[in-house]
Amino acid sequence: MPIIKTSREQIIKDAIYLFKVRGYFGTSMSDVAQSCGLIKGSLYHHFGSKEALGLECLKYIHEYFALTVFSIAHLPNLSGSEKLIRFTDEVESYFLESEGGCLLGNLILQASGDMPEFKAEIESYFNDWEAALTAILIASFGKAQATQTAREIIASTQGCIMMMRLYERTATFKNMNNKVRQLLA
Amino acid sequence: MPIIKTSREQIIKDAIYLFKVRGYFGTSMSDVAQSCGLIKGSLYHHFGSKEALGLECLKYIHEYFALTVFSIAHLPNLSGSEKLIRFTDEVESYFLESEGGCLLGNLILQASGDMPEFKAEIESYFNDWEAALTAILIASFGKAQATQTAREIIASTQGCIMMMRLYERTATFKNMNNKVRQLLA
Amino acid sequence: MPIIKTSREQIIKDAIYLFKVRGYFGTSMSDVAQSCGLIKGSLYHHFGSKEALGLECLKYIHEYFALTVFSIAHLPNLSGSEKLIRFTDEVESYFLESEGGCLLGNLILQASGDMPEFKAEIESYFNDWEAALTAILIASFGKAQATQTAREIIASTQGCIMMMRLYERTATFKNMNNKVRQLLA
Amino acid sequence: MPIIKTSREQIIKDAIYLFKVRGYFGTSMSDVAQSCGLIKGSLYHHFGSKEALGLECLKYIHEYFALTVFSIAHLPNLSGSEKLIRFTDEVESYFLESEGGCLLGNLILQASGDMPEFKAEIESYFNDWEAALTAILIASFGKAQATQTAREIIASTQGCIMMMRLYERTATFKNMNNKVRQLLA
DNA sequence: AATGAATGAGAGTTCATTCAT
DNA sequence: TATGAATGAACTCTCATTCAT
Repeated sequence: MPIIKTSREQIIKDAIYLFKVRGYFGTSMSDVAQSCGLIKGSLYHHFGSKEALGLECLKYIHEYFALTVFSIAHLPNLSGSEKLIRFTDEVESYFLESEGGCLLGNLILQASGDMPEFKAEIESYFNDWEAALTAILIASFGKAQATQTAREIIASTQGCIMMMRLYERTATFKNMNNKVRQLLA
Repeated sequence: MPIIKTSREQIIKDAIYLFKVRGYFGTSMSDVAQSCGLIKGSLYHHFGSKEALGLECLKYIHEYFALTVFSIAHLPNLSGSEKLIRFTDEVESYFLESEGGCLLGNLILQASGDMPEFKAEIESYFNDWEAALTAILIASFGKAQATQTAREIIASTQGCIMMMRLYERTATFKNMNNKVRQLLA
Repeated sequence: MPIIKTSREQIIKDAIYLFKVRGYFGTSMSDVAQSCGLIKGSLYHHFGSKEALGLECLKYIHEYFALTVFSIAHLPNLSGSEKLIRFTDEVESYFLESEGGCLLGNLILQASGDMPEFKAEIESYFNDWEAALTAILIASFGKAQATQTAREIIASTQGCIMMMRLYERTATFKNMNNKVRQLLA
Repeated sequence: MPIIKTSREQIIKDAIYLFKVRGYFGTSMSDVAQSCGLIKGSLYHHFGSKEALGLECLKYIHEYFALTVFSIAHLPNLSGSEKLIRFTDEVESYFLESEGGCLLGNLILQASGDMPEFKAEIESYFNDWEAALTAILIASFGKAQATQTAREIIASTQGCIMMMRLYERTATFKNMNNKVRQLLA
């Protein structure tokens, strides 16, 4: 990663914000450019296309979650319950603070139909999320049940995030997370 | 150039399909027109704008759910458990067969930001859904707990529907529904 | 002119109003239809096209002026000065009350370029206006001077009407008319 | 597909010509684009909307008149009569050469109703015209009479320009200008 | 006559993208 | 790299007009 990484990264961050809040199709390359003080054409020096930029955004978030959330599953010296609580804390605080919800979740509904690269990246993200949760739960539940529970947690999380965009309430999300935290208690 | 009368309802059904599968912004008025054998401009004889058409689609689905699903909450001669099972059966079979998931859920993420009429209709739909579930659950759980559980069920349902668009699997959705069915057993 | 003349005439009157106030191109056949309680397609039973309707409007106004204004030039038992005063009175009161100014004048600027039938009708109207004024003035001024003065009066009248659409003031128009009234005094 | 730089000013000049000759509503953005060798969408790089382009055209003409015509009122070392003659010469030669008449006058009738920005610019232009003429006349006529005469001159000028679009004759306009020239003789 | 559904062309506008400078 | 002019296709929407009922 070269020195201008800041610039690239800033574009990605700005684009993530816009894609989350206004939607992928509701955000033009002009909007992204304006938001980071460039003009439209200049974006194309950094990203070959809108789709490429979108993909970078997905990867950026994926990487962030891999480093700060999913990695908790493999932290040494922590009990399963401790891992599950920390994991859930991270997820909760991220999405309570994240304006616009979960970009990868959003894009399932907006773009995964026609854009196979997006779909693959999104699948990969959710696969990693599922694998991390499964790894935490497997000791207590066994492989099959752990996997099933992981998937339920992820689905409920995404559903809650979605509903938080409609209503202002956060209670359902927090309750759901509390139930998750107690799964290994 | 024959003149074929196209019914309002057929246009709405075609539009619903496209809005669900390709997204609201991914579907042009041309697409809708083509899908019902009209040309672009002719749609405007029936609906004043794309937004008006979209709103009619939301209302159409809302009404369908009100009649066939939410009304179960007030069916006479049924126990709470029976109502909950029938309710869940209806929800499950609808979304297992519905290509493209839940249009109202999808539109939370695509359009509710800038389009207040959409948001209001979507809120109204989810309020009705919540009220119906709460009515079924209230005798056993009390008002507060029934409401909270209803919201959890709805969020989980939406999350599962979302994940079904990414993966082909239906198991998580079915499991989740089974748990719901047993809530009053 | 058949019995349904009222209906035809009402359409023409409504269309005149709209063409004057909103302009010919700013008025759609829909607007005209709505304004007279018909639906768009029904207008075409009365007038074959928008251009035909426009032309009828021009002719209607032309006829009205011929009957009530230009005819003053040939009234018996009136002196030239009396004719000029009555003529000017009629012109003044018509345009002070006529919302939207002079349709025929307006259409010089809006449509005479591409629409030769309009142009011909407009020319005919102004020719008649000029002939009437010339007839009144000729005894005192001679043919050449009368014609020239008539043209000046018409041009000034149209200019004043135009400026009355921009400003609310009527004084310039009234002053100009007063000067005309005194030409034969 | 070569990329030719088109200057803003050239677009404005081309648009002015078309707006004058075919009318504002009779001229499409496509027409303007074609006339300056661009394609439709490219115009929007220079002007945000047709209305914005129209407004720039009005301002361009206003500025031209301010510099070359209205400024004559404040030229040093000229008598009032000399100023009035030069002023009238400029007006006359401009409108004798200007195909399509006076864009600002035309737009009073075409667009000032719904487009307040146009109306404001047009008013400002005619206010400046009136102020310039008044400044020339005030020494001989006094404020009130000078203003009134200025308004009469402007109205007559606009009326003559209008009638020149209908008939080919220029005599009425020239006669009228000669009378103006002699006002201070 | 009146209706209202349909047409097809064209309007203004937006947008992802390209490319000479 | 950054810029900004240009592209061309797509989009929403309007309109004069036609025609079966």
